[in-house]
This record gives sequence, structure tokens and C-alpha cells, in this order.
Amino acid sequence: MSPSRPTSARKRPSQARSQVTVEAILDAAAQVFEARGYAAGTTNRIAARAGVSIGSLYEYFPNKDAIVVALAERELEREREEILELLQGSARDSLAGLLRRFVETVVGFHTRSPALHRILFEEAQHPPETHACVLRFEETLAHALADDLRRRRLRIPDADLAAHLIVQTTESLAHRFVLRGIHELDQVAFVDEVTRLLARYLGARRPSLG
Amino acid sequence: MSPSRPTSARKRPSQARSQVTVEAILDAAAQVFEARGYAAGTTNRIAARAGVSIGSLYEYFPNKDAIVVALAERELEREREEILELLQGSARDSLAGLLRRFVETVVGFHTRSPALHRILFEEAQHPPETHACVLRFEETLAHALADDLRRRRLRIPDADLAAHLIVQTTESLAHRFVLRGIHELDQVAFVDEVTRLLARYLGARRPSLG
Amino acid sequence: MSPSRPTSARKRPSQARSQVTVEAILDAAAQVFEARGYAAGTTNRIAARAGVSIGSLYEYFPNKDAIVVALAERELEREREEILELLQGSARDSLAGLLRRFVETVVGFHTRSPALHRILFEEAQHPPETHACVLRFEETLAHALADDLRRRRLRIPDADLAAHLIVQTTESLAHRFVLRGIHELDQVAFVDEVTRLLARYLGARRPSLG
Amino acid sequence: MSPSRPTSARKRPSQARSQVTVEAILDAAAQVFEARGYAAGTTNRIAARAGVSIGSLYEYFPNKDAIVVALAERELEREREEILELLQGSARDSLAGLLRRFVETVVGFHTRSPALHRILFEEAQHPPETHACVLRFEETLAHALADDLRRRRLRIPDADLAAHLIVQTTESLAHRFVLRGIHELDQVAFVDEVTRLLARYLGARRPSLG
DNA sequence: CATGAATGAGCTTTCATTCAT
DNA sequence: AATGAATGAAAGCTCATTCAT
Repeated sequence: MSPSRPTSARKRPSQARSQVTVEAILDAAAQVFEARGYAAGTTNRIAARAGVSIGSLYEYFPNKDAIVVALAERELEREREEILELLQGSARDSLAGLLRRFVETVVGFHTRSPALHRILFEEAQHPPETHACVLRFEETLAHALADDLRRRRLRIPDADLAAHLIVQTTESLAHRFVLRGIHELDQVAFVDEVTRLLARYLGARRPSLG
Repeated sequence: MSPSRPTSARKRPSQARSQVTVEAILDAAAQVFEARGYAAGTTNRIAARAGVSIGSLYEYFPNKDAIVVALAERELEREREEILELLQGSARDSLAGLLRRFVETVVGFHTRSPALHRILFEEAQHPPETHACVLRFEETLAHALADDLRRRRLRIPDADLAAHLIVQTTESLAHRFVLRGIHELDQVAFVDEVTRLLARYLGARRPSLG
Repeated sequence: MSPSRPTSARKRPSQARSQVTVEAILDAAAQVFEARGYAAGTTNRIAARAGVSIGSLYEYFPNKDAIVVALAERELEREREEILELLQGSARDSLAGLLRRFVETVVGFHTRSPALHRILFEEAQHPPETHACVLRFEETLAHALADDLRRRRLRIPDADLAAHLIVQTTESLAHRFVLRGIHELDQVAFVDEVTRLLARYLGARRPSLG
Repeated sequence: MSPSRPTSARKRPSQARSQVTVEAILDAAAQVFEARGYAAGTTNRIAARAGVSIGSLYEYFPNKDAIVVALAERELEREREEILELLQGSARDSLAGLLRRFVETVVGFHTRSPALHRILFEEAQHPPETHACVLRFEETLAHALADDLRRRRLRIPDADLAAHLIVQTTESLAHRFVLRGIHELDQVAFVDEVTRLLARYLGARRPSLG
């Protein structure tokens, strides 16, 4: 009879069920978009893969675009947390070490959920909200990275510019690396070389990689 | 009636006309794809923009996918020629100068025909053949660039790997730069900074840019 | 807490609550149908507007059609009472006076609840039962009016036919008047002219209107 | 080869075929709307009944609403011509004769295409364009009728008002008569009585009906 | 060779209705 | 009794592709 009783961390039954459904839909959407891209990822297929009816899908999302937006927000939020944690815990790491872990982490994002990243960076085909999500995300990363660079007192004329370019380079190379498949370079070699590229950009004379 | 290829000799009137039609269709396709992407670019719109009937379009291309493939081949062929010319004529340029002109040229490709490049790098929305086109194109560039690097006798452990990464970095950053619009960095500053990045990667201590 | 209904006897508390719910649903239905018509008035919206869950709505009505039928019955019952009262109390009125009040009353029905009347006369979009309701209602009116006419000893060959035509004319013109909005004729002028039409039909030489 | 050659009254093959298709769709739409009303008359059913594919239907009409609008325009144009012809040819008829033929004609419109008239007068469920069509049509009729009444030099204070009411009354009664079916009054008796109503309204002492 | 009317599978989305809680 | 998440048939509409002319 008591309409809400947040006894523990559990959600109320109905809410918990809803949340599960929403998550299932987002997971399914990621898989479906991965298989054939955004345009060919139909709402019916997403619903089917999520194990819910098409009606239920539209109970939680007003339209198809809303699904990508939610998917992007969920994923980028997770990634943001992960990266900020990485940067916060790396105050004592060498610059090369930091860069290497940064590259590894970003590559990990793309290999873990290539569907999402393909969609997010294919841009201009889906709602502007997603675009905005990505820009905010990248800005956050760049700011945090710039702060770290400044703390290291490197001789860099413009830390913001450098951080910006590092974020863009890492993201776009990771994106490509995943799109191209693993045929060209294996992942370790790829990460090594990108780290070297970034380390030299920042002026580290002899980046000790690995 | 002699079905000779354009390479040499004369063409029969009808074939010449065909060639004109094909070109018109490809030009129209580039414009239409640019407006809303590959999926939203309908064959009827392409035909209309090209000034031919939809029936004629299918006379020259067996299906929609064949249009993108042809478009990609035509464009990448042009770009390949332009880049190879650049590399051949730059034997006496400084490394920094070469890199700068390389970056400028690639950025130019993307800004000149963003439609095409968006499609080419959006992957997995269009036929795999286009993917193959791009890979061949990038390999050609990487080989030519590696040869150039070797001729310069730099202290680079693996010229092929370096050339490969340079090509990938330049292409992917140029792609992003165009997708994001010019809001973040103006084009000159962007080219400057990417050139600096690549120059340092190759070990140039103080790249005098511009 | 004594939940007895005014008319007779007592009902169980639960039934009184039921009655309130039913009325709330019918009121909500009238409002929702008014906004966009019968087809666009969804059961979910009706339930929401009534402040009950969709499940409760289906507890009281087996399906959507049953709601319109009940709505029609309730409204026409009210109107029937009002009209019969009017006719009963008008034995001493002039014919013209009676007609004027009849027209005014019918126009009032339509302006007061246009939603309902639009639905009732839109026919064939909703269940045949509502049609039957309307026919019964009009027959009742026509009979009562015919009785009145006969009591007045007018020289009318067929009082039933005349009463029938008067009812139909008044209803259908009132319906149209409301559908068209008040742009064409203002309401008073409209009532005046329709009264004149009916008065002359019944042979009144100089109907003194108003 | 000459792109247009209006030799005779014939249309070019392609155009003729188009015209036939358009007419078939409109005819089918009238039938389908008649069967279940506007909302339940689906575009797929219309296409099927017309013997064309759904794609063809959308080749000629941008959306469902456009079909009703076209249907209304086509039908009202036909009716307008017929009524104006009637009024022009009736200068020497008696007033009662004119009214009778007017009523007969309008009733004929409704019995001949009840589907259309049900839709046209159910209003407010379909695009405003149809509404505008009907208003224009009725205005035309009222003007023409008012002119006729003025030419007859009757003692009518406001010929425009009278004509307006006659048009509205005839249209709305004919509409109802058809909706109610033929159960109540047979058509001849109905026309007789409506004519009498209108004749008396206009002051004809002894309307010789029939 | 050129044309463009015709096709129909398949897309996104709505909504009356059910049933486990 | 009351709830509201879930259902899924069916709607309006698009677009790659064909084929009679």
C-alpha cells in the first residue's frame, strides 16, 4: 500500500522492470546498428533483438532518433568516467605511460563497442543531439588532458591546442583502426606506434614504450 | 560499334554520349549524397539531378551500389594522380615542406568533396567494394610516401609503418576536421598543427613550418 | 459516506464509486472526442483525462465502442427530458413561441456539446448502436411534437410527417450551424430565420418572432 | 519525337494513362470511404480497389488528405455545373417547380455519391481545404439562387438570407435523408415535403406540388 | 537506346486491448 | 478492484528496381 519504499538500493518493481527493458533496447540497438548501420537498423529488428515488442520500444522511446541519442549518452557517460579516472590516477606516471594508457583506453572503447562509435562518428545522418554529445565528450577529455599537461610543466606553447589534437588524433585513429579490421596492424603494434607519435609531438626525446 | 576503351584512339559518337551520361550521373550522385548521405540519396533524385530518366540510369549502372563504387573509383583515381605527382615533384623539398603540402592536399580532398569522403569513410553502409577501393588507394599513398622517406635517409626504423601511420592520421584527421565544420580550428591553424605533429613524429627537431 | 443514489433505494458503496468512475470516463470521452473526433480520441487519452488507469477503463467498458454508445445514451436521455419538459410546459404558448424555443433548445444542445453531436451525426464511423439511439431520440421528439400540433388543431394534413420534418430540419441545421462556426450568421439571426421557416411551414401567416 | 502534338482532343498516351489512373483512384476512394468512412478508408485499400499498386497511388497523390481534397473538388465541380445549368434553364418555371427540381437535384447528389457527401459534411476530421471547397460551392449555389429569387420579384426582405437558408436546409436534409436510409420516408414523399417547406417559406400560398 | 509509370517489400509509428501484479 | 507495461496488427508512406512503350 505504501506507494514507494526505497528500502534498499533496489528500484520499485515496475521501475526496475522498465529500466531493464530500456537497457535491453539500448543493447539491442547497439548490436543492430553494428550489423548494418544506422539507416538499416530498423526499429522492428531492434525490438526483436531486445526481446520486446515494437509497441514496448515505442513506450520508452518516442522515435528512432531518440534511441541513438540515448545510446550515445549512456556510452559516452561511461567513457567519460573511465577516462577521467584514468587521468586522475596518473599524476605520477611518466608522460609516455600516460599517453600509452590513454591510447589503449580509447582504442578499447572502439573495439568494445564498434557499433556505437561507427554511428557517433559517421555524423550528419542522425539527430544533432548526438553530435552535441560527442562534442561535449571530447571537450571534457581535452580539458582534463590539458590540465594534466600543464601540471607536468612541459615546454608546450599551447596546452589546449595540443590536448585537442591528441584527443582528435587518438579518437579518429582508433575509429579507423577498428573500421579497417585487425588485418593491417595488430592492436599492440598499433597502440605502440600511436603512442610514439603522440609522445614525440609533445617533445619527449626518447619515449620508452612498454 | 567498336567497343574500345577511352584510353586511346577515337570514340564513336554514341559511346562518347554514354561517357557524358555516366559522368553526369556520377556528378549528380556526388551532389545528392552530399546533401543527405548515402541512404537518403535516392536513385530517382540522382537521375533527376543528372537530367536523365531513371531508366537510363539503370542502363548504365546495375544498381545503386554500383554508383557509389564508380564514384569512389573515379574520385580516388583523381586523388591518387594528384598525390603521386606531389610526391614525385618534391624530391628537393624539405621534409617539413613535403608534409605540409601532403596535409594540405589531403585536407583539400575532403573539403572539396565532403560528400564522397563522408561516404567512403562511413563504411558498412555501402558495398564492400568501396572499402576495397579506399584500402588500395591508401596503400598506394603509403608505398609512395615510404619510398620518399627512404630516399631521404632519415633514422626511421620502419619506413613502411611510419608512412602508413602518416597516411592514416592525415586522412582521418582531415575527415574529422571537415565533419566537425570549421568552428573549432580554422583551416590554416589545423594544417599547421597536424604538420607539426607529423614532422616531430619523423624526428625533425625544429620543424620550420611555413 | 452514505453513497445512496438520489432516485431510489440504496446502493452498495462500491457501486457508488463505480458510478463516479463511469461518469468521469464519459466526461473525459466527450472532451477527448471533441478535440479531434472519434477516431483520433484514443482510449488511453480518455483514461488519462478521466484520471483512471487504462485497465480501469476496460473494467467498466468492454471496448471503445461501448464508450460512445454510453455517452450517446446519457446525453440523449438528458436532452429528451429537457425537450419533453419544454413541450409539456408550452401548451399555452403561441405556435411561434413554441417553435422558437424548440429551435433555441436544439441549437443549444449542439453548441453545448458539439463533440457529441458531431459524433452522433457523423454516422458510420462508430457503432450502429449509437445510430439507433439517435433514431429513438428523434422519434420520441417527433411523437411529442406531433401530439402538440394535433392539440393545437392546425390545418395540417399529416401532423406526424410535419413533426418529423421539423425535428429533422432543426437538428440538421443546428448541426451544420455549429460545424460551420458562427462566421456566417450570428446565432440569434439564425434562430430567427429557422423559426420563421418552420412557422410558415405550419401555416402561420405572420409569425411574430421575438 | 515532337514532344507535344495536340492534334485532336486526345491526350498524349502517357498523359491519358495517368488521367485514367487518377480517375480510377478517385473512384475507388469514393467507394472505400463510403464503406467505412474516411479514417478507416486506408490508402492500401483504395489502391487495391483502384487496381493499382500503393506506389502508384503515391505517384499521383502526395498523401491521403490530397485524395479527399481532389475527390471533393472533382465532385463539387460537377455538381456546381449541374445546378447552375438547372437554375439558368428555369427562368420560366414556377417557383414551386424550381424548388422541386432544386431539391430533387440536391437529393440526387447525395444518393448518387453518399460516400462523398458523408465525408464532406463530417467536417473537421480532414484537411481544411475540403471545408473551403464546400463553402465555396454553397456560396455559388446561394448566389445563383438569390439572383433567381430577385428576378421573380417576390416579396422577400432579404433574398440572400433566404437563398442561403434554402441551400443549407436542402443540403443538410438531403444529407440526413441519405444517412438514415430509405426506411423512414420514401424519396418522393421526402422531396415533396421538403419542397412544400421551402415554398411556404418563400410565401407561395398554395404550392402546387407535382 | 530512352523513357517514366508501375511495382511492392518494407519502413516508422499508433493504439485498442490484455494480464500479471 | 486497480494498475500500467506489454502486445502486435495495421496504418501511411518511401524508394530501388522493372518493363512496356
